[in-house]
Amino acid sequence: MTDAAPRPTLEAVAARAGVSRATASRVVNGGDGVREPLVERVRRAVEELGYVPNQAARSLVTRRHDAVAVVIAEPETRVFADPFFALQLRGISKELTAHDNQLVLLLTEGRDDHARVGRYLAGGHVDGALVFSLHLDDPLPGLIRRAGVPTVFGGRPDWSDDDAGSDGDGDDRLRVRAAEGEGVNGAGRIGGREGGGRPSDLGGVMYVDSDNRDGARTAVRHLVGLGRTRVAHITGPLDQTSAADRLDGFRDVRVDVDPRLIEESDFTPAGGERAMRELLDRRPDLNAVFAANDLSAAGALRVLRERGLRVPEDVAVIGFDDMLPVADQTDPPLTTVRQDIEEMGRLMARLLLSRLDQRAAPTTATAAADKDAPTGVVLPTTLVRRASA
Amino acid sequence: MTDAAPRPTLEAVAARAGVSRATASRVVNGGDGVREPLVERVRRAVEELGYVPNQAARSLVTRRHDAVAVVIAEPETRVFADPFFALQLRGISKELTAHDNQLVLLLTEGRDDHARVGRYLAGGHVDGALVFSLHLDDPLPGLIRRAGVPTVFGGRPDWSDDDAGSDGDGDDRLRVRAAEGEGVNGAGRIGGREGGGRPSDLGGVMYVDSDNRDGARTAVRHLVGLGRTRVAHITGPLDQTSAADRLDGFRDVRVDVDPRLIEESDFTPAGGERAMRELLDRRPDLNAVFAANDLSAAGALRVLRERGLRVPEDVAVIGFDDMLPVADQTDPPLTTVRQDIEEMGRLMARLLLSRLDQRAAPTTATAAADKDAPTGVVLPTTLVRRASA
DNA sequence: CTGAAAGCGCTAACAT
DNA sequence: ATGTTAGCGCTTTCAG
Repeated sequence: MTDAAPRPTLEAVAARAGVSRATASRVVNGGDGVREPLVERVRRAVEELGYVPNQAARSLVTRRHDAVAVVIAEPETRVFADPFFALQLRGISKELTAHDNQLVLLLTEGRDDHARVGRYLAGGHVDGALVFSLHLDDPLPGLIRRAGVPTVFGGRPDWSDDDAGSDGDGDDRLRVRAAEGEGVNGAGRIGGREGGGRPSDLGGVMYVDSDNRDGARTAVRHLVGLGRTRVAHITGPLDQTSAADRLDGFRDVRVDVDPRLIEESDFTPAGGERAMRELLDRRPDLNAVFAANDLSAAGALRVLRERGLRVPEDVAVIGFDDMLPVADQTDPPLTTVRQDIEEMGRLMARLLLSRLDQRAAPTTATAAADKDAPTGVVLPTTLVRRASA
Repeated sequence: MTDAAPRPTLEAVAARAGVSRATASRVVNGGDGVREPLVERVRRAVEELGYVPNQAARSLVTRRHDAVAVVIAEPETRVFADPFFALQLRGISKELTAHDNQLVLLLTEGRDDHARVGRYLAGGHVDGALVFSLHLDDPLPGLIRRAGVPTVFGGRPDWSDDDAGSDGDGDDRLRVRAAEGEGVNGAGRIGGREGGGRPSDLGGVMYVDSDNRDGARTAVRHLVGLGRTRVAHITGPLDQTSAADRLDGFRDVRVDVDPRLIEESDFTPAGGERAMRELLDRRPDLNAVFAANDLSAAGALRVLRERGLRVPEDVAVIGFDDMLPVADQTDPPLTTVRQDIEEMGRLMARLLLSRLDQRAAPTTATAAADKDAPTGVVLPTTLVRRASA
């Protein structure tokens, strides 16, 4: 059995170019401070030998990996029922690639995996992490913060007040409130206090989110603008911040709404059907529905048709997401609130990378900038008008 | 600014346990040939120090990374319009995780990225690769084979097809049933004839695919069994093997079909609409349609309704994929051919991993087994009956 | 069965 | 501006 072809080392390149390893290394890493003729010779040697740096050897000394983990918690299978994560991933990938970083994907499936992910992150195999955690009770965010890895969350994490007595173990809970009450398009405020915990944890918790609340307001205002006075709302699972925020937005516009016009659901088509029936039974006179996502809106549409109600004539319907194989396939096509999911992903990566850069070169200037760095970034949404409202 | 927390090294563990680094290393890597009392002491030291091995240092000497790349070529945006890859990824992730391997995700977006991916793969950063390449003219497969990295393809790559007589239950195409839990060994016969390969290329090209052809046959037979005599077919893009195979399956059952009953399309709903119109114009008397995927079937359904044709009374419709937010949401719900996508992913990973193991320990036994290793594994499909046929 | 020693390929001081 | 010299943390012969 022939041995695998031995890949050329820096040593070989240096020899061929007639320089020292150090010089060869300098050229490979940008070539600053090396005279042109030498640069040229080394470049050629690299070319001829087909040299590729050994990342393991490099990481061993630099302690950088040029790799970031993407952690997707998948408590329910629902996660993959829609292209949501695929799009985020794509945005993330583009940005990471542009900066020569690798994407290590970590999919978690329940409690057992959490330990594994925590270990991996704490193991220093990656420079940072991008984390998607959907539910309130998810232990992942906590675990990850304890791992002391620079992290950006996708979607506003909600670790509001589940843990008192924060003194002691450096367990500093950061409280992040986005646009509570009045804060218009709350580009999340920060409550960053750094406990005496991990010295490696420089800044506050960072996240990127869509402006769910404002999107919801826009949708409901549109309905109201259509002259609809009895607007119902099918919510998502309220232990997810996105669903909670959309409900808040709904309430912002319909301040004293009849509670019977609000029904909690679960972001699924079946859940949407159930909720729609409930709503119809309680308030047969409703003339508009704002569903917290497109999937439940699709379910609602079916029930409406089944009951002989015309959309939008009798009942106007608006969804959320602009999930594409769905929103444009319903009958009638769904008016909905679009969020730029790919851009969210891209932004998450950008945020993390810039943070990593700061860490690499902590000048006084960037150190100051760090303190003022945005902790939450909230992207705008837009209303996409189709036929349902 | 405090320095980053220094993570404990093997040295530290050894010191604390009162042994040499070598012994500590042995314990960390399974502890074979180390006496129980020492094992215990080292284990405790690891625990107390919270030691985690430095993967970079390890890779530097072992030349293993315990990481595999997943390459997804995304020539058109279509790829992410459905949960197909998400499901595969999930299967892959599960299997990889179970074997302590990391998943490095490489998304490509056009020509420029190919070079990058080729370089990365050739750079020896990962132990192997799982590759999804959709189109005939994709240069990726070639690139990758040249990189000399053990690879398993998702979906039959076109160039493994050295077109022998491709009729019937082709003897060139091997059908394999992968029994759940039986591992790779249970799965498969070989279709391998590899031309003189690279020295580093040990075996044949490996891939995992659904039995598209048989699935198509099943679908069409079902239609025929319903008494439909004028069955049309909306194909996918015929430069993808999956679409070509489904067309072959269709033809297997409708041998002398009127060519006007076949219309090439592109796997999209809009394409499905267009194709359906065309078909209806040419053969207004058709009474069944087999669409090459659920998305185009959904488009077809809309056109049928628009023309006042009842489904399934006037025209029976069958799709392919059982893509879930789609197939069960159409009106009427779609009868379709399901492929177990997650299992495909899992199988791909299993295949690659077992190959990597062989390479790591090339005894005469495994070397012999290598020659007989399955080259293509084809998973069965099942018909899911809903209301449309 | 255990320890000592020799690197894996690379970068980063430190010299020159 | 370039070369010299130490390691980074780990596995792995090779002695004992």
